[in-house]
Amino acid sequence: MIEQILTNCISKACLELFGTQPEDQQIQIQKTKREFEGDLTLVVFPLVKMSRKSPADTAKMLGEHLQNELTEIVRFNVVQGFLNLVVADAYWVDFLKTYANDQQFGKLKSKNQAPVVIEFSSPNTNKPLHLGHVRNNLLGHSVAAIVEAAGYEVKRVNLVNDRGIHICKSMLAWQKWGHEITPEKAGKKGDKLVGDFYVLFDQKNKIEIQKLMETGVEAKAAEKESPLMIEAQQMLQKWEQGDEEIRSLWKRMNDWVYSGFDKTYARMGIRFDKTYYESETYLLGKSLVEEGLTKGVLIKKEDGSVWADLSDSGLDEKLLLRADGTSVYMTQDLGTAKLRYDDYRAGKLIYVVGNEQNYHFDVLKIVLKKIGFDWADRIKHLSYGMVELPEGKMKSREGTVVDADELMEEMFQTAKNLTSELGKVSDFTIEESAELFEMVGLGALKYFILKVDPKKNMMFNPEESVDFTGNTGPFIQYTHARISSLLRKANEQGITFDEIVDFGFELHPKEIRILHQLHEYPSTIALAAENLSPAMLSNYIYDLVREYNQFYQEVPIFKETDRNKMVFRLQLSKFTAQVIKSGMELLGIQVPDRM
RNA sequence: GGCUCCGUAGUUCAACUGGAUAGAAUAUCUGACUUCGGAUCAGAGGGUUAGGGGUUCGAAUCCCUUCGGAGUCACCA
Repeated sequence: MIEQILTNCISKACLELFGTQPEDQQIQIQKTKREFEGDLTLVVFPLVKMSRKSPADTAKMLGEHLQNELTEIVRFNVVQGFLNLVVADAYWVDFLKTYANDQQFGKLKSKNQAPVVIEFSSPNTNKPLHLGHVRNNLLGHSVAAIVEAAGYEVKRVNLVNDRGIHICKSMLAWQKWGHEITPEKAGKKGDKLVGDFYVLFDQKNKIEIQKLMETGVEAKAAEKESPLMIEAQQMLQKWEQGDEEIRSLWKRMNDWVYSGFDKTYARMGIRFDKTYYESETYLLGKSLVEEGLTKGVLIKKEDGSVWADLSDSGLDEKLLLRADGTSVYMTQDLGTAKLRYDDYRAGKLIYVVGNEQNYHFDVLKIVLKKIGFDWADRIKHLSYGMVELPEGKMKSREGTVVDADELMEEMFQTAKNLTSELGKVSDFTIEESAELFEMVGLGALKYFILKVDPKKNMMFNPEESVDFTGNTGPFIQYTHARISSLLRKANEQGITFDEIVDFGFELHPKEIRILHQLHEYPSTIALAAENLSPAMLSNYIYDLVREYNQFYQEVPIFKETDRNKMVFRLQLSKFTAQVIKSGMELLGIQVPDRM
């Protein structure tokens, strides 16, 4: 591409003109700012040391050299230390000719490397998925697609936390007050039903704690000693011992939850290549800890608990096995990491997990290395920020949790209401309409969440999320629908635009801007993959769409009397639509042909 | 309290990882061919990038410091 051509040429020019060859990093090429003439800009400051001339003179010399050497560069101007280069129309036209009909445009060549394993979602089986999981799921799904587009083999895996005290709480509450109810009898999704019992446990338990405290027991002690809590712990022990009754109830209730999750995942449009269950991996973790003990890299204390001493890494000691021999979260994660690595021999292990677990992942890597696994370096924690609501943090106990299913349904309804109001698709069948509302509603939700840099905390304002104007998913979908409409019309009128025609005319500035933006699609995918950031891709698509809409507004297509120009513009539009669709697909968002 | 992260228009987000006069959207105000689809486009106002100091040709970005916020430091996950 043009950037590479320029870099090579500038490098040679420096050698010829100034006698030194610069590092590639010193050659900084960026998009020219809107207010100046040009397409690409070279920042010359890093080169003035070797040129021993003023920035302006350096820029001028390089500009003249480039203009003489490269047919792609037709003009240049110098503003302060910036060399603005005007790229020849022929280059852009050639670019369009080469790629406009390439369905794979943007996708990078296969790297032929070890697969990238990406874990996301990782739910607990005691309650339904909420807004926090939504960000996780959307991020994981999109990052996987982006990394795949960048040429890697990707494996999507889920890790279900299906064992532990929290599940026992739901089970116990169901046993006591459930009256043998099932999701079918209750007419409820399984994950919701189980979640209800989790809440019920908490309510009943609170009452008991209150009573204990009234008899003079300290709050902390009361929380541990409440009869319900003790009963739940006993249940957990029975579970670990393999008690048949408990295991079968556990399996039954977990299955309810899974069928609920499946529905949520399906509507969200996400899938996994493999699902790991902690109940199946925690024993492996234990054996890894044993291994560490024999190697002498872990320590056993007098009470029998096992610890990792991380003081040489500047951290504290970390518990790996309880005194009673049962495992903790870290133990299980050691096991799953090993299992996963062995399953795929992964070149990279990505974990999509909230930033509240940053410390956990630091420790995980260090402990794995201590035990002797060099591949611990391949672990990459995609640490994303929390989703906050206008009224503050989501708290399950205060009922401010935004439920994933309800949220999706609300978005569907909003799309339905708005679309009906506009009345543009009143000829759609019921099925077609439903499909469209789903596309638009979920598109709005997904884009709203993915456009924010994953690392940052984000604000989820329900009122703003249902706004479909501006920098939103529906805005992008609308542009796609509009282009589709244009192309339909061309077809109806029998205008063919797949043929390469004679481009012997000057390009409109708006056309160049669109072509320039399209030109950057492959490098944007590479950048987004490197940074594990769907936000970078989102912003790219948004910019593309804005450029197109400006073009659309200013430049006539069917009214154009020059047939060649008209055909060119149709082809440009088609190419734009294709990149919009391709990019949105990497975000997990579909685009309609009409809306 | 220790450690980590964050602080950008009223609000929600950008700024290609140190480059030009910090950009969008939203909200507010104004305008657009009786429309190739107005879920669009154009324009206006809105900023001491939390405050202060430093590093250099150049800082929202790097360093120090103060203030403010979040997370974490469990024999929870």
